[in-house]
Amino acid sequence: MKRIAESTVRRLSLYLRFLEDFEERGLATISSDELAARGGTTSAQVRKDLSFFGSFGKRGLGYAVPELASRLRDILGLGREWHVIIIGAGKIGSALAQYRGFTQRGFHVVGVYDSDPAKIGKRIDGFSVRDLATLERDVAREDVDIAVLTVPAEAAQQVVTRVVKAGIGAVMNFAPVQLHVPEHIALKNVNMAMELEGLSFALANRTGLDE
Amino acid sequence: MKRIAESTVRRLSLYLRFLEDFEERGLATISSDELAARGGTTSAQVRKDLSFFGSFGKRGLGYAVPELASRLRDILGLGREWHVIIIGAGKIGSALAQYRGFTQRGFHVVGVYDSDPAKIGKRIDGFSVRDLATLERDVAREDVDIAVLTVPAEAAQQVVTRVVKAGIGAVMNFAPVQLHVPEHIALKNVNMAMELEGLSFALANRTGLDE
DNA sequence: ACATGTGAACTGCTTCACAGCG
DNA sequence: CGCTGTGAAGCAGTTCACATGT
Repeated sequence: MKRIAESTVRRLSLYLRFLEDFEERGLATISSDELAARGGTTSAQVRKDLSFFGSFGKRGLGYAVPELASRLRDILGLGREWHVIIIGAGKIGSALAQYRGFTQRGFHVVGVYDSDPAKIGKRIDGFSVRDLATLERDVAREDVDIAVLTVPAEAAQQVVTRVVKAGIGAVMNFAPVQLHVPEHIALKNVNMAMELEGLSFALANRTGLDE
Repeated sequence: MKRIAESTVRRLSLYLRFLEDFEERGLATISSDELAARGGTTSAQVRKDLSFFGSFGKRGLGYAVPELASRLRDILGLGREWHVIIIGAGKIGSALAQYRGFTQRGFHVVGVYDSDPAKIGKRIDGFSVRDLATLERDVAREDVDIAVLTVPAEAAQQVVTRVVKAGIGAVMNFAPVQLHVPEHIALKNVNMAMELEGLSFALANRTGLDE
């Protein structure tokens, strides 16, 4: 398959969200124009994004809402349930473990880990916090797809190395450090400080940077 | 001033983090090559990024660490303290209000808001949760720079409209919706679900998308 | 007539390669 | 000589514009 730009994938996520909204409201078809307006992009962009994966529309008409939604779910790999572990049972980790939007979209948290003895064994939203030392053993038999890292910056690289070695192929990193992982591992960074500094830059330079 | 790419600003944030690390360890100079290796980019990229703002290096030598760090702080607008309000005192909002990294980098939380009577008046890490109804009045006299939105998706657009009208120029949106704001407002979206779907896509298509 | 699907043109970010200077 | 600073080249993502299908 051709390489798909990250920006394209983000937009597909967005389109899917709109389509699900339309689906609920019982709308049958939607045009690239309407999707674009809602997502703050252009109709050409919408059509181009979809065209990488096939021809889902009807000329002169638009797209069948439920069908396109279904195709997007397939493309995004949302047809199945993904198993997620959260490493780091601090404030953010705990908030994420309880986050509804996770489960709603097929991301099932199967474990929460920490290395702090004071936290191990504690209950968080139904999960008993596990000892990070058991990571490798657990992963070997539990089939984990995604690891969410909410550990301190100092520990993050070491933890991600273990995670990768354990065979997990996707990582979402909340620690404010740049992680180095092998080419074939999918890595996403969520870096609060960096986002804030982006806003700070915009304010200091009076530049809009609307997304 | 010339328009600066968002990707450039992100990297500047990153460079600054490395420089502060080097600063602590007492290193005097650093080359674009070393910065690049650490940040997963190229030396040419580093030099190009910096060149938009001036010539900070010494040929044959590299960059003076404390000086470059200081210049970057200026560029990123980190020389001053920014006043932040958090709107939405749910799980994420509360976690953010208590987040150390905020204050550490000059982002000072001056208020937490909610519209739920059950939450108003409650204490979160030293803040008494305020009634969202008082937003406009408070902002008028408190000089708020940045609003962080951790409200439900349905409320987000309405809230951001009020925030903008109240005169706040920068918004960080955690709600999983696309917000529409005037051109001159700086807006950043942090969308967990979308990030996860990016990972899901990568897993489903066995594509790396390392950042 | 209307809206999709897509090569072609365009824009802008990244990489190259080298002149310039310590 | 080493490393910066930067025009020029290369490349990737976006936008244009129109042929195509209903």
